[in-house]
Amino acid sequence: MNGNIFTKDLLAWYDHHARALPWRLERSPYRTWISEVMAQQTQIDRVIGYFEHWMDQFPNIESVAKAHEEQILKAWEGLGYYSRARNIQKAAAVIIQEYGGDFPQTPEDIRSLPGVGEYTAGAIASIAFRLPVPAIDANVLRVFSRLLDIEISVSDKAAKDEIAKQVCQILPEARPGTFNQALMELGALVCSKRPLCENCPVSDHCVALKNKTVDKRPVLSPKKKSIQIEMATGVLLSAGKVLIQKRKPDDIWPGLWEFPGGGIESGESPEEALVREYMEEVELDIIPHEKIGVIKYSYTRYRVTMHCYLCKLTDTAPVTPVFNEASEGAFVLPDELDGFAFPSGHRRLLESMREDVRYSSLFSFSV
DNA sequence: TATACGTGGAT
DNA sequence: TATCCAAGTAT
Repeated sequence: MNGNIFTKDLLAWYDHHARALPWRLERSPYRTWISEVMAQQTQIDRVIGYFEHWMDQFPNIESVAKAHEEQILKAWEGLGYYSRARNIQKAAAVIIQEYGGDFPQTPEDIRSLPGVGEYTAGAIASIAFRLPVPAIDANVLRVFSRLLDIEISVSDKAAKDEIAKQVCQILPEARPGTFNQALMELGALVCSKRPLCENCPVSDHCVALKNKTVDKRPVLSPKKKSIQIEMATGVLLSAGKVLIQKRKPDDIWPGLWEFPGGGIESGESPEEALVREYMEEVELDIIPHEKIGVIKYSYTRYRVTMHCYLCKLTDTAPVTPVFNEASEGAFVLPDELDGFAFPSGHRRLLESMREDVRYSSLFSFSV
């Protein structure tokens, strides 16, 4: 591959087609860092709103370090992979304590920050500090799997090593950050899952195009089967308030809030499961009073069907919950629920209640 | 090296 | 409706 021509064509294309993303309009190491972590394992269009809100709320590293974890998680609510948000806060503390508040400037120091791996370190170093290091993400792997017509899985280390070697060989000293972004942008806009080869500025260099194997690249590893689970969740309404609890560390969604409930065991009805779960989790005797609806959502490899009920306490029941499966919990006013960070399924349950004429009067600002 | 960790748009 | 999979990291 002639790296000079490749780079010239790629950068000319990028200069013309790059999206005007908010973190590109005003650059700083801090903004680059946050945008890169937010963009991990998701699509750029979903990040933009979160990024702008984050910068309004946390305009600098110090404001992140000083924030409560609740605020951090609330700002991240819906983005998923919440350890990223907690790691940002851990890293902010490291930057304040170890680097006097100045973002570290070598690839090794950047890489040592919590939540910053090989890709993100390369992205920050090249984009924010103009250091000539690669930033190889899923886009770049896809682009090079086609450019080089790589026949083995791109998750194979040998494939990654070969791609890294090629990227390093053509990485320009002058504009490494722009070059890395251009490769990713090409992967996102042109060399995507269904590629638009007629629009590709570097198609002359593409071996897969020549070999007519573009739609066979990249070769991906076989994926694991998803697991279907049925759950029952209850919104317990008592004296105008609803019960929520905060998930424990070392489980899925640590630190996020939820309505109590759990998995439906074989032979159980959703209502029976809910009564059992409420007794186990919060030691309250409840009655599933009315079915709110069914919400389907997924997380990691699980596909959840969540049966949702409005619940009441039985007459004789004690009214003080004991939180056996949560770090804390509380009865709160429905209007206060927006201040808590929920996993998406529970957030959608809340929104479905707000839009339901049976429950909208519980909220001051109903749709 | 394999697995856990979320989510929603595209197909 | 079901499956894929996207600007990855930690363990």
